[in-house]
Amino acid sequence: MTGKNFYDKVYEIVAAIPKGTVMSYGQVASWAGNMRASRAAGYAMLHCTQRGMPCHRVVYRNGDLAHGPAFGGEGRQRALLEAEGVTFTPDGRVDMKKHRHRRLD
DNA sequence: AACGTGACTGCCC
DNA sequence: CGGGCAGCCACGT
Repeated sequence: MTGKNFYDKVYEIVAAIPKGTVMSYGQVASWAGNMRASRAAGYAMLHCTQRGMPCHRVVYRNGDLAHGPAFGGEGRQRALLEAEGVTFTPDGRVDMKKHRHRRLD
């Protein structure tokens, strides 16, 4: 059942993201099958909260976090990541250079 | 089956 | 360096 729909696959990938590590929507989409499905990946994250999934580990390609009150608070995601040991840049972005999840890179 | 919307990304100007 | 445009995927109506 792990590899059925792109949507479910994304959940498996997100759930497999190591603590203190982050992934970009495009990266997740790439693992799921198509990097161009970055939008669909983000769409899946939209429902991940109700699934109790660490969707906060998914950020933009540039390390920036989601726009607006997507997590119930603009600083919510950042706080969760910092609590996991993720470092942020003065710009308020995740240090992708150190925390970007790598596997098939 | 079709249209519109959305937590995206890359390329162009 | 910053802003704008187009493309791709999945879901709901």
